Amino acid sequence: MEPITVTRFAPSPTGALHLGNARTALFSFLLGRASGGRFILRIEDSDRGRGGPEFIVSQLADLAWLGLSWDAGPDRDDGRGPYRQSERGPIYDGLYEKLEFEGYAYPCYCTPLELDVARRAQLAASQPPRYPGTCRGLDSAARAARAAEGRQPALRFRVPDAGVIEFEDLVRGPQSVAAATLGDFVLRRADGGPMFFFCNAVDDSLMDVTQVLRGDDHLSNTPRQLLLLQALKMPVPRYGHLPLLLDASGAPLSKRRGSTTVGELRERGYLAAAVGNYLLRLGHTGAPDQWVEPAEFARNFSLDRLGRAPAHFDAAQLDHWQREAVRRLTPEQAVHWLDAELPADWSGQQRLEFAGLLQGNLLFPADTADWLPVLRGDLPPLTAEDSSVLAEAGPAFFEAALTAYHEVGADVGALGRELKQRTGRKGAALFMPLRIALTGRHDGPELAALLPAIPAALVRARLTGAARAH
RNA sequence: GCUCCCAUCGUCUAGAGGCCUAGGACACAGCCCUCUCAAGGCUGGUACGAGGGUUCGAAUCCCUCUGGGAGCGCCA
Repeated sequence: MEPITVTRFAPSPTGALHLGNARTALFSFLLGRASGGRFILRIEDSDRGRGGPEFIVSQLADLAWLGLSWDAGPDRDDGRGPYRQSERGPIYDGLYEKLEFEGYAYPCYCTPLELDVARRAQLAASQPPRYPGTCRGLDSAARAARAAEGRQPALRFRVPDAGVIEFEDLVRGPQSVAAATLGDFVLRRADGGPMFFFCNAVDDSLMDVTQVLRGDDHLSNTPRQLLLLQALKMPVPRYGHLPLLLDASGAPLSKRRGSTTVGELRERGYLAAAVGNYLLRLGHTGAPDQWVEPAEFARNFSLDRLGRAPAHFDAAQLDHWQREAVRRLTPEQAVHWLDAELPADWSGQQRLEFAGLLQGNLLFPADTADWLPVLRGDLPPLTAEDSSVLAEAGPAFFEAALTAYHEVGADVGALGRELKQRTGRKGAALFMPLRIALTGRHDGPELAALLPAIPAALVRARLTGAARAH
């Protein structure tokens, strides 16, 4: 039987979830849970000095908002937890011991200063900055001597001097790296905390993760994790490295640079399904050019349709999917989306009517502010162009419109016929000045739908005003 | 500095030696439809980073260069 696919997303709580990470999370989710496997969430908070719990909360909320749900995570243990690395110390302790006992790891007493000096010297000599191996061959007497100085050792992995590490990357294909280029890396810090290479690899294995999708920046680190897991004789997941996401200027999206975060998009009113449709196509093909429902994402996702080159974030494309998403909102959903922007005193029915009327003309909830005055207040000043349209129509036109409105009311069809008869105007020459006088702008929903939504007193006042001013 | 990864329209990309005078989507421009906007339909411009090979034939394979990115941390 084919073993079940288990994927994971392992954010570190050092900032808000940005688009690049969201994409990695989405793809992992699609490959796992959405395809009948499992998807788990692990918080990589092994560095106590950085980040904070507020970021765990916000990242979880962002993930949930995007529609990604997880089978296990910090809020949902399935027996393989805990799912926060800061709580997994005891698990790591046994592994350190085993590694050291079997000779795969050794204590390193070098100080940060010593390491820094060595690194600079190597760089100056055009050598790659690697751990020089100072503590590699220390005997027990030498170790005791250093310990007696009060030095707290870190634990380093002993990388083989020779050999080649080979693996098949899920998106890049066969990879191979010479062990000699690696250098012994730290497993456990002097303060006892685990290092990324160690806890990340070990946890994936312990949590039965079968496929790891992560950023390109981990590609060169993968051999280390492979070596480590092999030394531990633990199951090794398959790794796939996604190209990084760049911003419009070509710089990598990152937390530090404050690049587009999921939270920001949500606050601006982007719909999760829009972000999903965009992300699904960013560096990935196979989805049709048309809108795809989130429930169909997994069906349209495939590892071998992943691109290898870094992709740029393009707001115009996101907005395209946003427009598609807004169009597909039911009136109830649209009201919910718009809620905070609508007048508090409006009834549910009024909200529904407003949403139904303007949904096609809004890209963000904030755009509501452009339309509220049309339905219930003073119109902003006209543009010169719009104003000249009113002038061209002339006072008589608006007087006729006023009379016609008295007679037929808000029925635009009847109003149009009446006006045509009275003024001889038709088509755009008839409706355009009417629209501008009534709404203060030249675009928007059909007048037939718009006119009944404007209170009669306002309609009369605007037509009167147009007749006077022009 | 060393190692690794990447390279097709402005952007996302199709393309796995002849189907490519390079296709689609977004964006842009024009036209049609329409009271307008949006949607829809049609049309248009814009790309294989450079140079060498291999081959009857290369966007596709190889090499060099260029450009971009990553890694080399007691960060993740």
